[in-house]
Amino acid sequence: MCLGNSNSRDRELVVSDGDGWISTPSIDHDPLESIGTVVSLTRNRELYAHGDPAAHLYKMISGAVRTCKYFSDGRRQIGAFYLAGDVFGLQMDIAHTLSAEAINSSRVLVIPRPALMALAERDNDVALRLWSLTTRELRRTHDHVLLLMKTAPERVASFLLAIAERVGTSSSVDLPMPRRDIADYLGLTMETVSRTLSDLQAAGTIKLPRSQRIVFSNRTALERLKS
Amino acid sequence: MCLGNSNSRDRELVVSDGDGWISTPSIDHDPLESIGTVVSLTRNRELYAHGDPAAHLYKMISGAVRTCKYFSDGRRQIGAFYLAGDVFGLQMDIAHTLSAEAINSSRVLVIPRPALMALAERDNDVALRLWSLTTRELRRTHDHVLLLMKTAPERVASFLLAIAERVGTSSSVDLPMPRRDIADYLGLTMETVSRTLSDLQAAGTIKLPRSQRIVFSNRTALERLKS
DNA sequence: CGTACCATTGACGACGGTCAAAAAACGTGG
DNA sequence: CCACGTTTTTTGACCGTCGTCAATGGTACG
Repeated sequence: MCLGNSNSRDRELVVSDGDGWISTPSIDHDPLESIGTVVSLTRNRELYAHGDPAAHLYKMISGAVRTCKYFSDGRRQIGAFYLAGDVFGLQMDIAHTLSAEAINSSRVLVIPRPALMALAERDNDVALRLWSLTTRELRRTHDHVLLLMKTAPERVASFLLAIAERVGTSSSVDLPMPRRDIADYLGLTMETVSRTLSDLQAAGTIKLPRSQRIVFSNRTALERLKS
Repeated sequence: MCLGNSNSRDRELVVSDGDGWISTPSIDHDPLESIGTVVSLTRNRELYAHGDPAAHLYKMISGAVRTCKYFSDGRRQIGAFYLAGDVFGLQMDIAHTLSAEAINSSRVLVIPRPALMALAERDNDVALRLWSLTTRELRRTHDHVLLLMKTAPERVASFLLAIAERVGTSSSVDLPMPRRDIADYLGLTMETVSRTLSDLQAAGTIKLPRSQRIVFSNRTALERLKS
């Protein structure tokens, strides 16, 4: 199901949303944002499940969402993390191949696919923009593939730097997701991720004041580890 | 560089090509094919290198191409295999993130990006089709990510079935690529791939009359292995 | 303050990598 | 068509990385 039990308080017209997430309301105002609805999600709330009809496109306003696939034996693979500003649900499949869940309290702009497609057929810029968004997604997924062939320390180092580039600074980052999510994204176990972070701390490469907070005390060493 | 030392004999206008590769020259004739040039590639010939400007889109006519990335320590990751009919080079990046090489003698339709973009801006159907092609690529790359978190036997089994779906029959397949390429695609070593295939043969799941030919003697067991 | 949940650490084992050699397959020229 | 050299594939022995299982420690929240 999709957004089934979200009550009316969770939904509001995007135009009535006033906390400044609209990127550039001026000249090149994003047409995607004129046909969507804002939805609030609580931690671990499922946005859509594997197999659901792909009826919407999503744009993150705040918080974090993971897409993932559960295997019969309980293993889970995380396909991607989406943070403020990211657009997802771009696959034109009939049904979603992964499910999407909120990692923590999040707000998402939900854009109905039919309205979007109608817009794309009228407005060539929209069609090209959808293509552009999809190629960005493709590039990230390619990077994910490259990540998965590396060693554990390389994966962790690459991940920290990549996440820092999106939500952190050059000297630190607050990880929006727990260890388990990082592990399932990197194709490792929670224990290996934890051990690797401890090793990096012991080597003086990072500091871990809190488990979610990473301080880069030797960024060069991290970059080198990336391989 | 890109197709640098291919001589004029290697290039010919697509309209002059007469061996019937044009998919449907009738009602919905693919507009992509009206602005391209056919190029012949020999084994291991590089089509474009990592970092080259992404100036073209490519459509496989015959043969097989791999996209890959070389790491400083000699490791190599293969991003995808492209076989007859496949379109690649869809990333809208300034530069290619992977290189592309012919696995064996191949013929490729080369479509200049500027002409393509001009067409996409005029013809909305073309823009939407490019999007559709990109989402297909995205789906395959997602599947690749899922593949890379499995165990070695699972990866090999999944690979065999996936390739058979594209170029083989339900009972056999002739692998267009050597073991080394399969290994670098699956994130394993050549030895592990070879050993796994030998194990599958010993278990009666497959037969290997020649190293490139796989006969599925127990397809059910293979499907089950896929996990 | 107690109770979950999450993260860390330890001990151990298995899967897959590495190094090395043998065997097959392939291509080339006599 | 066969002999030869090269490349690819297979097989073997051994080792390291990472997964598994289990216990402990930390943190958030009621």
